[in-house]
Amino acid sequence: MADPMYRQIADDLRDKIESGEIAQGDQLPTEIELMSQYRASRNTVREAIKLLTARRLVEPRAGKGTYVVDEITPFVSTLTGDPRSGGTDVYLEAVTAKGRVPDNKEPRVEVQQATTAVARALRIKEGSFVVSRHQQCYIDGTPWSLQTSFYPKRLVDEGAVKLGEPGDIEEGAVKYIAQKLGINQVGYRDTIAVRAPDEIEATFFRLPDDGRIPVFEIFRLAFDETGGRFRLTVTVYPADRNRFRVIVGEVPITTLADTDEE
Amino acid sequence: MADPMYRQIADDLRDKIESGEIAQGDQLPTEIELMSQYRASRNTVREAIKLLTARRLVEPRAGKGTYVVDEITPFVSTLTGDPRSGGTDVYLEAVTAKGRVPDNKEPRVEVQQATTAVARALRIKEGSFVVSRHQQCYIDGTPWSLQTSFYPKRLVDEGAVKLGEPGDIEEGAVKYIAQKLGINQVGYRDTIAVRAPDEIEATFFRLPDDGRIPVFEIFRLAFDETGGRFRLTVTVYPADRNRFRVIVGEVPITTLADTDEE
DNA sequence: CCGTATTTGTTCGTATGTATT
DNA sequence: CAATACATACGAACAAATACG
Repeated sequence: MADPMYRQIADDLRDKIESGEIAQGDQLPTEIELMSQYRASRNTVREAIKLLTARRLVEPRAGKGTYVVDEITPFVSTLTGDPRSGGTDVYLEAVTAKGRVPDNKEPRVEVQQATTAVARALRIKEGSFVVSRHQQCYIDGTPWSLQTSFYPKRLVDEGAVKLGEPGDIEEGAVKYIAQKLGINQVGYRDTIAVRAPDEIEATFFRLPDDGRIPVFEIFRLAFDETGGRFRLTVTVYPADRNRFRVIVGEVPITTLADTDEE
Repeated sequence: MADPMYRQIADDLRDKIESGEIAQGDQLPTEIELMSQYRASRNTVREAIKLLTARRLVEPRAGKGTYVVDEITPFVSTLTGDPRSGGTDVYLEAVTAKGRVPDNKEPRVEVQQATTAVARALRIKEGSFVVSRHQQCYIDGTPWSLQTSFYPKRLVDEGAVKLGEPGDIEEGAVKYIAQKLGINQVGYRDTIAVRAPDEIEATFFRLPDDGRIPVFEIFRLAFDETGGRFRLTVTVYPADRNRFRVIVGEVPITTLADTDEE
């Protein structure tokens, strides 16, 4: 059995895009034009375009036309860094190195009851209190990541009061905790997942809210010398403009313009 | 301005799913039933279901009904390992540790001309020859990853003949190269990206071919003592059933049933 | 700023095909 | 084979966004 017509149309258009016959940024023929080109109804043509849209090959703009999407040069962040420093530092390094301008909003700080997941990660009882520090990060003015760090409230009670207060912690949260409480970060563990964005994320990153562009969700769990878990940071990045890098062993320093790989 | 009707219907159904009113694995009301429930036409109801399908909340099955998808317990692989051993070894460790049964097909070996991307990664001239070793990996009988390693053909010419021949390399390719050529791996660098699967990948992983389930693409570039690049491994995993882990510094060994995080 | 033409977005009705039970 | 449910396809109308004179 032959493929349905809308699929054949989509395949044909995909070929034309991938062969360069229709270049990046170009406008596709209008729906009316495609109707006569393929002798199909408008709805059928639109089904084909929906397939291409889902694959992120084209992007329809109401009132203007449907355009072939430009390839995005992704931003690369390195996950392996100094086991003793916090996540945000790593992010700043990586960003400034490329000559881009990072901009972090003031964190929103709340005391919450730990959800099942947060409690399990931090090895505390579900429903016990945690401090949540939520932050929006921009690069060159465009929204780049949403980050939420969870600390057991115990840390605040024991002297790290700044954790529970709004405002940046100049010296960095990890160093601050080390100074106040003598809790030293000796390592961390990241877990990388991909999922559809929720409504808030879609709005912030200006992603389509149909979930066709996924987000990276990176859980960073920090450990102290005793193996205790004193921080969980969850960071969300749009998957279309981000890549992550892991370096193990002796690897030469990456030079600029090192846009490797396929 | 109100949302369009199909979006309202989708939101309402999403609420019912996320609140548990319609449980995982349950069948949604049929399109006919939804038509009367929401006083909408069949096409409008179907638009709503398409949105939920794109978000991977439901899955329509022709002739049966539309079902709420079951949550998948993801498989977690660790990217940080011994800087001196090859990628496949890491994969095997991680898999067998969980009591699952890995199964690697015999590699398909070809000599190809390096594409722009492969050439740039391996620091060789575009169009020069590389050996490509492509392998399909299964876990418990289900397709799990597609892996392709690229080696400069030079390595074969200089004595590592097994690289260019079909069949597994018992001792592992990294150790084999070290023995034959004295090229020792001292580190590697992974780059993690996410994209829509191509047709071959969609077929192998049994993913829908509309690209709504993305794949992880992990580039592992291996370095020797002189900083030379002697291998590029590209591995593709379906993003709906995989997570990756990065460990930095001193982190306690993860116990079983350690399904952390949100 | 207004009006008009163009283009995509939403919604309906209808008919027929295909998969499952 | 028949009933049910989703898949494909067509035609039509109006709405909303955009561009342009």
